[in-house]
Amino acid sequence: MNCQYILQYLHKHRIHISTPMAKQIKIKDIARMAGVSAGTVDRILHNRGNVSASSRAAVEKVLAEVDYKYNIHASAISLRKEYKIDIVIPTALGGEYWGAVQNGFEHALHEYRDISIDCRFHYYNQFDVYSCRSAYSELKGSEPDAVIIGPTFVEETIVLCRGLEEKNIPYIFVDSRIEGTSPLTTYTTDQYACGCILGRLLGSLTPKESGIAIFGAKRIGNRKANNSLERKKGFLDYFSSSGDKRSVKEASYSVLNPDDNEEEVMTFLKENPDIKGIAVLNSRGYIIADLLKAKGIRNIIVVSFDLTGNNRRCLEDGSISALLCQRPELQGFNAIKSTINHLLYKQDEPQVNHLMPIDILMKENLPFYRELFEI
Amino acid sequence: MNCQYILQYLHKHRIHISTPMAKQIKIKDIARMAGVSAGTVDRILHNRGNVSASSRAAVEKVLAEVDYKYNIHASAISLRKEYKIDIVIPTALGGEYWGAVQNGFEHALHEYRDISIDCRFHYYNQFDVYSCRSAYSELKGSEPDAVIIGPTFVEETIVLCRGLEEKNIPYIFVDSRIEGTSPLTTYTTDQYACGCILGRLLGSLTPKESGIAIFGAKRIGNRKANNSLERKKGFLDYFSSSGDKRSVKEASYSVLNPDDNEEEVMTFLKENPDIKGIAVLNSRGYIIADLLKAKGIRNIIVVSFDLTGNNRRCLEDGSISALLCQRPELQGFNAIKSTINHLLYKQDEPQVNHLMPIDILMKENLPFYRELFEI
DNA sequence: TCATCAACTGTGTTCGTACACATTTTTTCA
DNA sequence: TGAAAAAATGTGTACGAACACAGTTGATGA
Repeated sequence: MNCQYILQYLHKHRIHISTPMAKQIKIKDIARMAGVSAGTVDRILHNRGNVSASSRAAVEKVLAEVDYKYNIHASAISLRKEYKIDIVIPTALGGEYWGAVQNGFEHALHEYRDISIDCRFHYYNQFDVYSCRSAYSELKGSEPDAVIIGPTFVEETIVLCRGLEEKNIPYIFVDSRIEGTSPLTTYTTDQYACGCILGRLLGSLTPKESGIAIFGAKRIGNRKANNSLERKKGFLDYFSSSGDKRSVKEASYSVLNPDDNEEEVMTFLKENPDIKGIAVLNSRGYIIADLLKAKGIRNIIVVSFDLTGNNRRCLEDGSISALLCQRPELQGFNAIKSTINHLLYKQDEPQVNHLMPIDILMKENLPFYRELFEI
Repeated sequence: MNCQYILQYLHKHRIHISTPMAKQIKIKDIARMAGVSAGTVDRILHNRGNVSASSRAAVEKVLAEVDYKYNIHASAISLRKEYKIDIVIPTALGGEYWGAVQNGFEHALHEYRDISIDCRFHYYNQFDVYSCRSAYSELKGSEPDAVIIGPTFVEETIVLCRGLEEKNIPYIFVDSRIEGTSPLTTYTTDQYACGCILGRLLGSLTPKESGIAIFGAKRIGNRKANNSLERKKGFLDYFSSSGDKRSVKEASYSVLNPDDNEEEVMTFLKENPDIKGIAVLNSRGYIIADLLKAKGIRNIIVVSFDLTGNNRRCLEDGSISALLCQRPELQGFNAIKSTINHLLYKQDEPQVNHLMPIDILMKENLPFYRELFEI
């Protein structure tokens, strides 16, 4: 843009240009300019048919010239339809990852409280495919205007999406997206990049010669956790592509039965005494951190994911050194916002896949990540 | 909150509760409930006087019970007043720090384009107090409804604020705040904490035994750059309070005459060959990074502030290892948003001083910090 | 007792858009 | 050609809040 040059000049000479108050053009203005009535313009704007080719041409000519943006507020009070949104996500408990996403939903619903939205939440256990199927099947009867999905299981979600597409119901993904579907938009994180960053962090935080380990959660059944796999790939690729050649060991631990971990983890650490850093590839880093604390081990650096209540505590007391976060509130907020933009204002995001910033949290900048919604 | 327990129970048993669609209460409803007319309720809500004690009591009783939130959209279209906002900040060039703040302003003005806002920008040279005085004096004639200030010089700003207070014009600070004033709200960063985090980062990124240096910009005249001082304090305190005892040397460089730096910086580095890390306390880290690159020095880690165009380039090519960022766009956006909330909706932030999150940017998470306004 | 004035209260119009409905124009076909 | 159907178009009202203005009440003093 050579606008930049002009701006520099203006700034240099202290010439101030106030924002162009290009007096909002109204539907009536367009109607007058095109020589038709406001009703006809409205029909064209909303694709409601019953418009002659000549009228359409006249109005579209004017529209092309004047950059009409209709008044969101007037629109909102006129549209008194109640919209129905179904939301299906893993159980959202306060202080955990999905609780933060839920906060984002609720924040958005509050921000847009002047729009009638009937929002139904459906929760499932992300470790239990049957629970997910049951939640998905609840959607069958309801005829929502849009659906927001936090998917975990690939096949089930694809089936759900096919059904929605048949009924022409738009859907949006949060947290992760499923290939082979056509969502309106998605708010996710590049998990591979997360893995790389995690590698970079752990590499920086531990001495060059030390060994490191990655810990994954044990899962019941043979369902794969896509996010963890991507993260692991990024993590390993970081070390193989950077000059930093380390010995990277793998281990696992149990989220559901934390008592089992003590022996197993301690044995693992005794067998690998060079390990000075552990990357926990899901949001349960606190389990490992707490275990190390209980055993009096203080010289092993732990890094993990997501600002959950427990992880926050461990970051504060220093037993976790860094966390990667992916703005769960913002994902929830934006999902609702996009839905409203689509349903009410017929405006879709130019970009379908939105990747969230990956925040690096350490003890020192942690306090400033409290008020995530001051926007 | 023991609500949490109930929620857990509900989730466990898959009981879904849709958001309480507590059917928005309207002014007419309140009027009916209180046995008065809508006009009277309106007078009370806007403190417009001419209300009898009995009416006031009746309405306030109803208001206390029903949690009335007036419809933002209806309010916006009814209020067709044009608001005038003056903004005084350092010259905002694209790709630099204040350019990002300016983007935030413009984004907000677009988001709220259905509200008539006449926004006048006044820029000054942050290295020149006379330029600042001249910009401030421009405000004298204008009678804005609110003023947004990006302050640099303490005394001048205090005088300006006194004048605004006399005229009952609210003002908001972005970037930093001035003690002894009464702004409506402020959007700033804890610069001391920034210093601590910078210390932590540089400490992690360099070998334990190496020396490190902090670089400040040379400034014309004796005006102090408050931000840099705070950052330096935090940086030094981090090293003296953590176990990490290092030799920290201080040096300075010139922003205005970069050619002078070559000899000076190289001499400094030759005299202190143990230095393996440099913290640049302002947003010009790229100057040092580029110099080191030109000299073929690759084993010195550079950390600095703010995602400017030049710093982005250096972060990408690895010559800067980490940047601390303070969400300048968000500051600008929120300043406008708060102003509108205050003027139109008579709603003030419960909290006056807002501290921005401090983002840690490295090469790997840099790509995801592009679309900062997808909210 | 009534005129006067202030204090108070209710009504009606406005904002810009959406949409139902009434009206006009055009097309279709016996 | 004319009646009926279909298509196109204009009009009017609603949304909820803000506010001007007209109307009502009640107190005061002559």
